Amino acid sequence: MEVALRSESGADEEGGHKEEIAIMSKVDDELESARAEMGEVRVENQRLKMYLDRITNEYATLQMRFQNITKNNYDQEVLKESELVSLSLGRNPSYQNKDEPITREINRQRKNEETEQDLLSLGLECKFETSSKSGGSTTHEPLPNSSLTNSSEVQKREVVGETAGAPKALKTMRNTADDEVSRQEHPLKKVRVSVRARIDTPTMNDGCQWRKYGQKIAKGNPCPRAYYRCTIAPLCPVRKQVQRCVEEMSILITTYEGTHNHPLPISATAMASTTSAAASMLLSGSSSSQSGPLNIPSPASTDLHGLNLYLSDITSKSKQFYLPTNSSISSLTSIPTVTLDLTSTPSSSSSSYFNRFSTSNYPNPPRFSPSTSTLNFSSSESNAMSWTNNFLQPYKTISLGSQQPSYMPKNNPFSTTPSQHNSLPADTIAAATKAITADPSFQSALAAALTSIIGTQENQTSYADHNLSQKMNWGDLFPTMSSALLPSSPAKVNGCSSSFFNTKPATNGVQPGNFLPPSLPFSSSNSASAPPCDNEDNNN
DNA sequence: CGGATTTGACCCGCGC
DNA sequence: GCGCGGGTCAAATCCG
Repeated sequence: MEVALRSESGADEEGGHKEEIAIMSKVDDELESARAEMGEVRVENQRLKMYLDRITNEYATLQMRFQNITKNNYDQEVLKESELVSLSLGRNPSYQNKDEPITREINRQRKNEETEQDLLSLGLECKFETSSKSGGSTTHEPLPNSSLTNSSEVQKREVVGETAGAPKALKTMRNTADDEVSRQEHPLKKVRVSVRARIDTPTMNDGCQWRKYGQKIAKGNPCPRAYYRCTIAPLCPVRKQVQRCVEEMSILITTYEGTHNHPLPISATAMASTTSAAASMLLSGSSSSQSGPLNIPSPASTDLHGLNLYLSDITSKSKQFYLPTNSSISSLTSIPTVTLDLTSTPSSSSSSYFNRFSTSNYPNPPRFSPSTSTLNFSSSESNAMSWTNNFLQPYKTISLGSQQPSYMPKNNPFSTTPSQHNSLPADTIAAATKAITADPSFQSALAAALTSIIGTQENQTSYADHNLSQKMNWGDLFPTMSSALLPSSPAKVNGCSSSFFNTKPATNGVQPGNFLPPSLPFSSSNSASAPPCDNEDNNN
């Protein structure tokens, strides 16, 4: 007070200085605290970096392990040149030229290339042996990158053949397309995979982008059958048919046909891998049917811990009774069809893994057709829905979290119905896939069952044992693998998938497990020198 | 307005 | 050869 009265003017200046000093010191304090804060943040940042490095290293390690394993499968697949049919996932089919000598190193390099290119092609790739193995062009796959800039109609026509410069086909020539070519030249190598699932929505959300191009009332079923074409890539020959089951309207039957020749959205790989696995099973048996009867008992049934597996002789000309309408695809009865039954059924699946060749265990005996194969993913105690509960969540993390926006359908028909994303269809597929990929019991059981069904008398035990041992490895790997592979590296997923899906059924051997990375342990690791199914060869 | 769907017509294979 | 049935096309229509 007094000081202030002494000199007003001086007091002002002095006070100003004091204020300034106070402010300065305050700023200093703030600066100091800010620095301290920055220091903490830096430390935190360092710590996070360390975490990141550690995670990256772990990821790299896991990736290496995974690639080592898949490489083995890939190598063996490449060496099996006598195969007629292969299935590919996550791999550009054009890589399947088998003429060039392939060393492990090359394979590794290729694998890396594929990974880098983020290729994810998946499908039921059919290879035919009509010509010599040379040429490697026995696939009818159009080159993925060809003519992508043409008009859609032209592209449709040019799908017709491998002749890239093929003129526009006339309307009458439309069936010279991939379908017809393969149908006429390789009638037995075209495979359809039919999926039965309880779905409320019009279509099944399988992650792919489809365009409806037709609808028909098929005989015997008042429900119209819708025809869809894959539109992710203009040249993709994959088609699917969707039809309600006449016996039970809640069941939707989706039949897939053809091979995707383009990258797939991750979310679509679940369905594709499932169907591929199923088709591979069929093909693994059908490849021997060209010149003789299948080893597969007709019909054969296996109950795998709820996985009811039906295999049958596709050479049968009888109508297909499995599908709700006896003739739903009767015009093409020569096309082998494998059915994945994801519906819950009053399955009699017992605790036994192998009710082998038992016809009494058919959930739907009257519907079974000798010309079809059925994979029943229903369970006695838990139907597909409960599978969903068990397996979908991790799957969703996988498929959706790593989804590539660029691949996602802009007008996904499945997305038009809000409930579909949460509905069970995709879940069901995912559940089926996941179940296969996750459950060691399935893996070992399926491996053993398939081995036995196909008639592998020789090496059967060792094969199963081997798979079992691999299962253990996968079981160890998978939990971390799945997370490591996911969101940050879809390419890795693709790359990893490739070797699995490219693993052809060895010498007609049964290796469907290879199609479901990274979980199915049924690898092709069975040495080429000891094919699991010699009987098949004998039939050929 | 562009893309997707609808729907009648057409083509083709198969059985008789 | 004819009819049937599945599959596809493509113009018309719908829809966001």
